[in-house]
This record gives sequence, structure tokens and C-alpha cells, in this order.
Amino acid sequence: MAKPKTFKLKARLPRGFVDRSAADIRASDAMLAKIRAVYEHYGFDPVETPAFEYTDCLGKFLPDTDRPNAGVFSVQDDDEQWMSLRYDLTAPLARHVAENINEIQLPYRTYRAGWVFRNEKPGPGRFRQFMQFDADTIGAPGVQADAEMCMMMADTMEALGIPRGSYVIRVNNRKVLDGVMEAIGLGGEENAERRLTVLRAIDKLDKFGPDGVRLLLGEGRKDESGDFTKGAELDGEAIDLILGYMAGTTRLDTEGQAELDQMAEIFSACDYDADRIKIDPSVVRGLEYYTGPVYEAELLFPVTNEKGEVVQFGSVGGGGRYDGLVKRFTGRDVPATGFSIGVSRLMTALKNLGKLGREEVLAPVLVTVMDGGTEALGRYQKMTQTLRAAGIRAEMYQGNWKKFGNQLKYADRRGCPLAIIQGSDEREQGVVQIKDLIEGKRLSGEITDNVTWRESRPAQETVAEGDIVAAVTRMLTAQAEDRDKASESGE
RNA sequence: GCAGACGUAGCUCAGUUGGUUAGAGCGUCGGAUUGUGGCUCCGAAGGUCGUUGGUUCAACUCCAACCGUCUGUACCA
Repeated sequence: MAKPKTFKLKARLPRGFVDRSAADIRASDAMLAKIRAVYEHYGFDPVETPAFEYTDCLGKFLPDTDRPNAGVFSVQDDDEQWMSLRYDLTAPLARHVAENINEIQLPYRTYRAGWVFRNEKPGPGRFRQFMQFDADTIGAPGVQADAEMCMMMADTMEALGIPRGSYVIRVNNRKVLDGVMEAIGLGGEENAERRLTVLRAIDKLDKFGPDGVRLLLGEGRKDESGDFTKGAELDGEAIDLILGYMAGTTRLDTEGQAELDQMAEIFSACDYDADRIKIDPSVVRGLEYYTGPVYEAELLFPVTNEKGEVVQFGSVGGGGRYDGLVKRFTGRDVPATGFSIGVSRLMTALKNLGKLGREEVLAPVLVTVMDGGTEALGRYQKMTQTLRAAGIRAEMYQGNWKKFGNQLKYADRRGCPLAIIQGSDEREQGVVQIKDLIEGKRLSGEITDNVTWRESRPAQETVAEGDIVAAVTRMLTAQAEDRDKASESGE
């Protein structure tokens, strides 16, 4: 007979998406709780919006295009309206505020965490679905609101265990950049395109350094694969002016500069010095909707990736003032400022710093099954419930009970601390065996032949059925003490 | 999007100037051991060689296109 050809479906994760492990979920939950605590402390309240919005509310893409999928994931509703997965949390918030403007008390201080989606090429540490945690103050026109955001970002970094000096909040103002553009003669509508090129070049200071920026402002730059990026083609004088501005040697007295000075004053009044918040002329941020102060959180410690290479991590969050966003819906001025933390990215970095994954969740105590009869199963389950009622994480083996070896193998691989064993012998005597799997593993190093290993039944004790809770508690406590001792001497 | 590198078992990779039946390690499953994890030994399953076409008596191997992955770069609300 010919081999039956079975068509197996290939199991594959969509490009740019990840599955999260138990450890990752627990670590990010812990992180989110710390961030939330800071925001709450500052007087912000949560609000949540859905993952989908009508495409026009997200502020891009005219109905002209066939399928508005450039950068966003979009689908057409059954009434033919285009909907998109949100690509940030700011545009949906603006929609929410505009829609409920009569009920919302301004200034509105709010935070929210959520998944956002970007339909673009994924890279190392860049995914098409990732989590952001935002805070915004809406209806606050003054720079004191922006300054508060910067200080809250700094506090959040420290709440997450990033020591002062290992991060910095860099602050700039879009109006200052506008002034620079004026100064090099790139003001006005006709120069909009070149202004963008120049701003992008300025934004790349931390990536390519002053020399790289000089190339991008001038003729252009060739990358490592030999691909050429066209530059802004400015003349030498303009380039010198921009580089001077970025180095902090050229100062323009503009409205933006006055705002920056005001913020600096607030920072120093609150003792947030340059080791936490720093004015930095090279901060640009997104080119779309920011209108005033912009700020960015950057990590300063080296981050190594899974391959052991040191990578330039860059920004883990940022934000700014977006005075026009709500106005698009309401027609009336609703000034706002806020920032966003890239939770997924920050988590990668924190893992690196050893600030995550410390508190391991202990695997459950395993109640093994020696007898699959209905009555016996009830007894095993009852034992398990007794442990649970005493606050002990426990489970009964749910696989094929007939292969007892597999039950212990399962317990071993899960990292179970203890296994409870009751066969017919123990049952008759009204006792159970409690096996210390941690201690047993240690002893296994000294035993080389299998018969001895099986017959010696290492690290196992017999206790009366009624004493299970007390015995399990005692053994778990002893294990916990051993772990503490090991981590003290180990580090 | 542009440029480059790479696609062979679940994973990591061998595979000779093109030659007949495509291999290894790890992992998985079974057994040695129907009531005891680890070690050891024995055995098994698992492949459209990324896809399609071309050159050839003969293609995993050479050529082309496409698809996918990775790296850099561009864009990034």
C-alpha cells in the first residue's frame, strides 16, 4: 500500500508577531503594575478604547486609496467603511475625548495600556504588535503640564528599577526646530519637503554621530550594504549652523526657546537635574502632530541581545504636545500633552539589566495517581483540594496515570517541588509518600546505576494522611530557605 | 521600498567536480523498568531538499523567477 499522503498544515506565527511565555506575561504584568502605580500617584485615571477605530479617525489615509494598508492593518466593515487597528494610543484618545467632550471635566488626566499594531517591516526588537502605556493631560495649555510629564517619565523609569544615571529624559521643542529652519532659509510651504529631510537627519544624531548627520544634510550617505541615501543638499553655511545648534553652541531666541527655558526652570525648582532631565536640541520625534515641547526617554546602559551583541537601544518612550489633535473633531482648541512608554521594548532592556524575572513562580505540588478508579480519583482530587484550601499551589496528574514513571518525569520537567504518592500499600495504612524532587535531583548526581536509583527512593518520606498539609508546608519552607541561602551566596 | 546574505527532519547543521537508497547531533515517542525523575543501552517515527520553471542521460548540487528568513538602510503616527 502506498504511503498515505497526509497534508500537514504548517504551524507558523505571522511575521513580526510573538507568542508570550508564562515568564514574559508575569514579568510584564509586574512592570505594568509599577508603571500604573506611578501614574495613579500623580492623579491620573484609567480609560480604555478599542483596538479598532474608523480609519479616518486615526487621522491618515484618504478613502481614495483602494486598501489603506500602508503602515496600518485595515479591514472593511460590512457597510463598506474602512476600519483600522490602532497604531498608537494618542489618536484614539483624541477621538474619545472629542466624542465625550461635554461630559469630560477638563483638564482631563488619564492613562491606559494597550496593544498597538503597525503594518511595517519588523526588525530586531521591533514587532508589528506591541504594548504601549500612555499618560496624557488634555485641556492644559501651559508648559507646566509638559514639565510634569517629563518628571513623571523620570519617576516611572526609577520605579521600574532603572537607576538614576542609567536613563535620561531628553527634551526639545518643535518651535525651536521651526526657528532653525527659518534661519537656514527653509521657511514657507515650498520647502516643506526639504524641511522633513533636514529634521530626519537631525533625529539621526545618536545613530550616526555628527559626521553622519553632516553627510545626510549635504550630499548623502552610503550604508554598509552599499546602498545610498540621498541627502538634503544644504550648503556648507547652513550645515554648520545646524551642527552648531545641535552642539548647543548656537542659540536662537524664539518662542520655543522661551518655553524650553521655562520648563528648565520648573525642573530645577523640583530638583530634577541633568542626571534625570536634559534639554537636547537633537530630539525631533514624529513629524506628524507635535506642536510644542517634545520629549523622549533614553536608556544609557549597554544592552546585549540574545546573540550576545551590544546593541544601541535608543528610546523606550516619548511624547509631546499635540494641540491640534482634538480640534480636528471639535473645531475648538483643546490643547494636550502626553507620552507613551514602549512596554515591550522596555521589557527587553530590563531583562538585560536583571531587573526582571527575579520572582519565579513556584510550580505546583503534584498529586500523583496510582489508581484510576472513580472512587480513587475522587480521593486524589480531594487531597489536591485540601492542599489548595491551605493556600498551597497544587494539581492532580491529568495525563495517563498508568505510566507512573511519566508522572514523576512530568513533575521533574515542570519543576514541581514535591510529589504526593499514594498507592494501595499506603492507602491501606492511611499514609502518603511525599517526595522532595529538588533534594532528589541533587542526590541523583551521586547515583549512577538505575536499579539503586529506583530502589533507594531518595528524599522521600512517609506521613499520615491527616498530616499532609503540615508536612508539605514544612518541606516547602525548608526548600524556600535553601533557595534564599543559595541566592545569597551565589551573588 | 532599496542593497546584501541565506533557505536540507521539530531544532542546530553536514551533504564530494552534478551520479543511483539525502545523513548526524539534539529533541520526540516506545522498550530495557505493569509502584518512582536522573544516568546508560536498544529501537522507532519524522524530509514535496522553500516554490515553480529551465539546462542535463542524471539536479539537494548549475541557471532564472517568485516566496520566505536574516542583516543594513529608507519610512515610522
